[in-house]
Amino acid sequence: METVKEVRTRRWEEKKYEDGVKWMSLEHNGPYFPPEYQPLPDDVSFYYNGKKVKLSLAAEEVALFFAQMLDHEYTTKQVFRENFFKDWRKEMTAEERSLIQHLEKCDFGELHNLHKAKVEARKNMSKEEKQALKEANQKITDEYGYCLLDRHKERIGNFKIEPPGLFRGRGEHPKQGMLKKRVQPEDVIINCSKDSRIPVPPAGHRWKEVRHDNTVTWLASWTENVQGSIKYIMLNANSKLKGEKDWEKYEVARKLKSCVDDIRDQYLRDLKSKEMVTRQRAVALYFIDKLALRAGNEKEEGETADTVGCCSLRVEHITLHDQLDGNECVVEFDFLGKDSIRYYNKVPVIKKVFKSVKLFLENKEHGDDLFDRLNTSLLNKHLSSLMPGLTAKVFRTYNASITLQQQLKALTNRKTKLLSYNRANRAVAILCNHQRAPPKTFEQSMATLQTKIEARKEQLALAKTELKQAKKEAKAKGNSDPKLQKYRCEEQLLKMEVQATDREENKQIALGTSKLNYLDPRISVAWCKNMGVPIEKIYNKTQREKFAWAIDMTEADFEF
DNA sequence: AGCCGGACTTAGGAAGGGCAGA
DNA sequence: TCTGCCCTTCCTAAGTCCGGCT
Repeated sequence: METVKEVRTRRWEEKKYEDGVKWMSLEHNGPYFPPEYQPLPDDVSFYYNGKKVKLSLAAEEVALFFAQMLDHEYTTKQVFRENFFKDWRKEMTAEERSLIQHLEKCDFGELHNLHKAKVEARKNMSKEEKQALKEANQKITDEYGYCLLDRHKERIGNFKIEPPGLFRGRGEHPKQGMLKKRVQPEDVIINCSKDSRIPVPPAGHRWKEVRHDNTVTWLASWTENVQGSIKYIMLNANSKLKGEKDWEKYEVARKLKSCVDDIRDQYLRDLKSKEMVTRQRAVALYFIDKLALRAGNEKEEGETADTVGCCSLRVEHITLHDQLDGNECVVEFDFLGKDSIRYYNKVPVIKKVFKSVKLFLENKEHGDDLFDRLNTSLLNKHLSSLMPGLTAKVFRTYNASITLQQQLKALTNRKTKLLSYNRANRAVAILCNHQRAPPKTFEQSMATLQTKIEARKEQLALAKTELKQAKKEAKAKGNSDPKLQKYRCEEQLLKMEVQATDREENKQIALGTSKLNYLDPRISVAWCKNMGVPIEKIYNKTQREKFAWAIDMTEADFEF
């Protein structure tokens, strides 16, 4: 007799296809294209050098992109302005180009105001208008938001073609401000099964190509003009395909758990190697494992912001301290990582690592690679020889998940379970350096909460006095129950205090990323079961859908 | 061996929406 | 009923890693 658990698990486990085949049938309606550009009304003009200029449609559209962003800081950045102006001029007619030579002489004021008015109008829409808009959007979702994969209806993640606009990179991106062009059906490749209803291109257009490749999961793709990279239309995270992949990822990380001790022994031994490559590999692995650094692929200079990961660290990103704050052998890291988020950390390391790094830095200067013999492909080749499926990023997943599990065991306080959970989650977010900009209204909303807490404290004091009073007059005839009132008051006070602590500790930490991408959901599901916490308390609707596989199959005894 | 295109995951910020308190 | 706040959803950029090619 098989258990419910086994049946549920098998449902997710059944792997129909081998050797890279992802589906047998795929049918969809193609991507949704953004609406065509609507020309400016006659009473809104662009001015050049103080004179009204009626722009061609193409130039006008791009001008509006810039005007819309005028409130944003990056329209003041030199690189952004230059890139924009250069690309804008390409969209102009010859006459426009010869007239409009300097961005400083351009007056986008009326276009900017028009945009602001539109935003305002949208905000002030009546209930009926909002409802109508919502219904129209729903219709679009109904038509384009779903596909049929192996006869199951699945949600598509991003079914809309990205609208044109000005490219906004993160950090000091050399291409910021460049024009991201409007995507035409003629740019789009459709992927679906041969025997399916082929999506119909918008009237008067045709697709670039229709192909039937069942070894990939995307439904449509196009090449974006700024970076020349391919963009894809893919399934939603709650789809079976994505869920299975996610599960697989955590299974690989669990496998690492079973052999991580050996791997650690090995790279500690490798620290003594006379081979420079081996020694650099060992140090890199030490950092990746201990600090959850990303692999750090090399990037093309001048094409993207200057950011690094482990293998691409340079001399200027680390400082060695023989002694620092009472610790020996401290490595100070200071670099911009993914999304130009700063990684700053002072880490005491073992002597061998410290001495090795010192050696690697010898005769190098600012701009040189710390690991000059190493790259991610070499590193990953080594890792995959230690364990099938092992790559650098598995360490991040493994260390994140194991940390959550350990922290949950260590921290869980029966009285403030959710705070404990968030603290465990936070420990992981800190490990992975998942930061966010402090919310703009942080200080103020913190103060508001504090005021409420004070008020509640007073109320509690009052309730306590009343309770004493009531006890004295043994036969209380009041219609309210003072005991209950005091109890409620205490509850609410505790809740608010916990909230305040949680919020303060969360000021610059983003919990979502690790929750969504690094923490094996089965750890959380099991914890909820053990603690009697409803799963809704830690996963919202979207998250529950994404982690349906884990919620379905996990029992209280799950161990990562 | 190194390079590059391709496919997929991971990431933070902006926009949207719903709800509690004024 | 309005307003401000917080959470969710949307958006798309920026990573990782693989495999095929030269």
